Amino acid sequence: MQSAIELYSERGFEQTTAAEIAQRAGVTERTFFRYFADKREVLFNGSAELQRRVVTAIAEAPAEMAPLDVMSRAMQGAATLMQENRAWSRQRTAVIALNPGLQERELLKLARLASAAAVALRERGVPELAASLAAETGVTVFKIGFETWVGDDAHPDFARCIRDSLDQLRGMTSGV
Amino acid sequence: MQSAIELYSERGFEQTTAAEIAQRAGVTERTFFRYFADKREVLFNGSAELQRRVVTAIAEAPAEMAPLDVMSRAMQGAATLMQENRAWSRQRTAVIALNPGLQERELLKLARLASAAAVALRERGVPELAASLAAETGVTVFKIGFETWVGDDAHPDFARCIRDSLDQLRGMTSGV
DNA sequence: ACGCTCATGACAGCAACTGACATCACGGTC
DNA sequence: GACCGTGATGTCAGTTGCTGTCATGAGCGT
Repeated sequence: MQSAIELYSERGFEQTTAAEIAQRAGVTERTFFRYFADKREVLFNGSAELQRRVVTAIAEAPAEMAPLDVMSRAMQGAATLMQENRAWSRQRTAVIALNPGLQERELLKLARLASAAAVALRERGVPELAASLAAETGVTVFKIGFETWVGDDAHPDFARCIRDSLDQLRGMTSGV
Repeated sequence: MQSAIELYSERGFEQTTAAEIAQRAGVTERTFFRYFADKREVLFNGSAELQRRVVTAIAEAPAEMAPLDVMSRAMQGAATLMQENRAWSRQRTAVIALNPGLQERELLKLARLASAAAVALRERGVPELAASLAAETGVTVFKIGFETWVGDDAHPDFARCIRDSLDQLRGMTSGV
């Protein structure tokens, strides 16, 4: 992972071959592909862990809490996890921003996160459509909160960015 | 496009080679790649047109309309466009559902649609954050509306599915 | 008849993966 | 201490997606 992100940052994702990453890490190309399904996956290793935490956070939320509040809470939990590695987040974001293929992968991970969250909500008794909507909305708010957090030094608190984002959305939807 | 979706449906996306698609269409593999950037893109040819229509719909909406209503209107316009080809939508959806790579591409197209919509909203004077949120939310509502429309014969009106989805979301966010 | 342009074909080549087999270090067992 | 199973790694060959380059040829205007 270290070798990969270094090379991606130095010369770009497409200009980096799997063989080069492997070589820098001191292994074979074949070994590289035994650990990562493809070249892109190196940057998305943490997402499984993230998803696990979000799902358990949803499951453990107080029973009477409204779906969207549950989502907000879970997303803020995930945020505090990433809070420490802001530098890594920035480097990773910069690399991804330059390559459509990586953006695709990121979107897929977020979509999977949303659908896992929807399942977790349904298991709390939230009806189908409401669960999907709350999950998708929660992830949207997470995404936009992430952008402001990672892009602007003036917003150092990721969880707060998420809350602000949701508040803004509430303001927009309540009108009419 | 015809040859491609046939083969993808018959034997699956990964089991279909570019050469086979080209052969069935009566051309060379090389010319296939001159028309489509990659194997996946064959299924996403209409998205540029869709995006164009959404953007102009946003631009032409009445000036005093609230951002989220503008999005709802634009998305419903897109919906009536697709309304006629429900069979095609179903076949396409079935193929995509079976392949993560195709899902990635679909998500990318939707993300691009959202960001184009956000730009169009900003040009109406909607502030940055509100524009992004409204755009993302609009696309989310479109996506979920699409799922219920394409998946259930009981909901034949795509535009109505979108309205219902947004109404439901409004109900969720307004509470507290 | 000439030349221009544009679509296509032909061909070579790179790089992302994959499957099959060999090697080899390690830990436990007799 | 020899033996063996297991799991990680290396090696190699092969398929496929995709690209650059040049040749061919059809249509079209002059």
